[in-house]
Amino acid sequence: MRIDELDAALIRLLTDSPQLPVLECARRLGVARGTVISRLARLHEHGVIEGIVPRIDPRGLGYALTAFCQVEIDQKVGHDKVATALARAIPEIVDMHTVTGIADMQLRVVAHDADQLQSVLDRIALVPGVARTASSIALRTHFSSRVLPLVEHTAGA
Amino acid sequence: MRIDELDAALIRLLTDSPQLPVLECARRLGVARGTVISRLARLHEHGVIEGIVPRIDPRGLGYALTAFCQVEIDQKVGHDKVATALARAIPEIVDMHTVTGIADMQLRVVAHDADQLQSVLDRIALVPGVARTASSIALRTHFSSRVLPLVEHTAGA
DNA sequence: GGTGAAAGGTCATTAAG
DNA sequence: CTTAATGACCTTTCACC
Repeated sequence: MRIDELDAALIRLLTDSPQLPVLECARRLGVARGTVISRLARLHEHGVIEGIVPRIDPRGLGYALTAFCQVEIDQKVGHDKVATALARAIPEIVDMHTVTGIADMQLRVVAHDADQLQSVLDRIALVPGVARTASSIALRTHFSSRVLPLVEHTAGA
Repeated sequence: MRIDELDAALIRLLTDSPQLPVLECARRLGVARGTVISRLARLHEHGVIEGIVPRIDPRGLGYALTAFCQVEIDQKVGHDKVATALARAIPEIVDMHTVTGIADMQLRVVAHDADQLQSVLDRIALVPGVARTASSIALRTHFSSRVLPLVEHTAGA
């Protein structure tokens, strides 16, 4: 989908103040209410804006540690079966991707501390079909799910 | 922070229907409005709920490809400098972490197609201080930012 | 631009641990 | 005695006409 500067400005505005009323958006952007409504409808329709959702921070629950885990999978078992089993068994997995390369899956996991992280990794290794894991701890998260620069870059093109 | 089943149910409810009025939340949970308000205030205060934000899907903008990129950094330049430069120069980077292990940084990038992904990786490699990169393409994203199981697991404990 | 309606925040009261 | 939930009131603001 093609977006312009107005769309980008609207997304930026909603990112800053998510529950801003339509009227206020229109006022700040200097356009009519109907314009904002139709733009929002288009953005929703094309899946650019999935929805307005509450952002939950695992750190608020005490999960201070983030780690990435590359998982090698026993070829005979199959990705989907392992993926389903992992998703069920390990609530600490927050991201799960099937990837190309040496590893078969890439996970992002959280834990309260180093001890509990070890326990999480142990549980992952115990899931049937998991052949091997390699992990690295996130020392610092510079940003996550950063899309604004992308939106503005796309609008500028 | 310690949360109970009511907190977990509230988070689940808001995740399903993010813009549900407090009154409706209270009705469905079988508690008073004031209770919901005070619980929400506590969750906000402790950083469990960061805020209600619009969820933007890069795929809606045509970014169909996701890739992970491990970056090795020239030790003499320093992480922060490289991180800042990368963040500025490459809008296609959506996640950026400093990690332990062989690589120094772990990135998640998006692109329209394989060609453009190559261009993104090239631009990353050209950033001063970036010594080497290794990347893998996400063939499938099973889920991302999945926190509900974590919340319920925490509440149950 | 006016009107109806509903949301959110605050408060005192009351029950429970 | 402390903590938390309850139900009602009030003010403000949005969506609709």
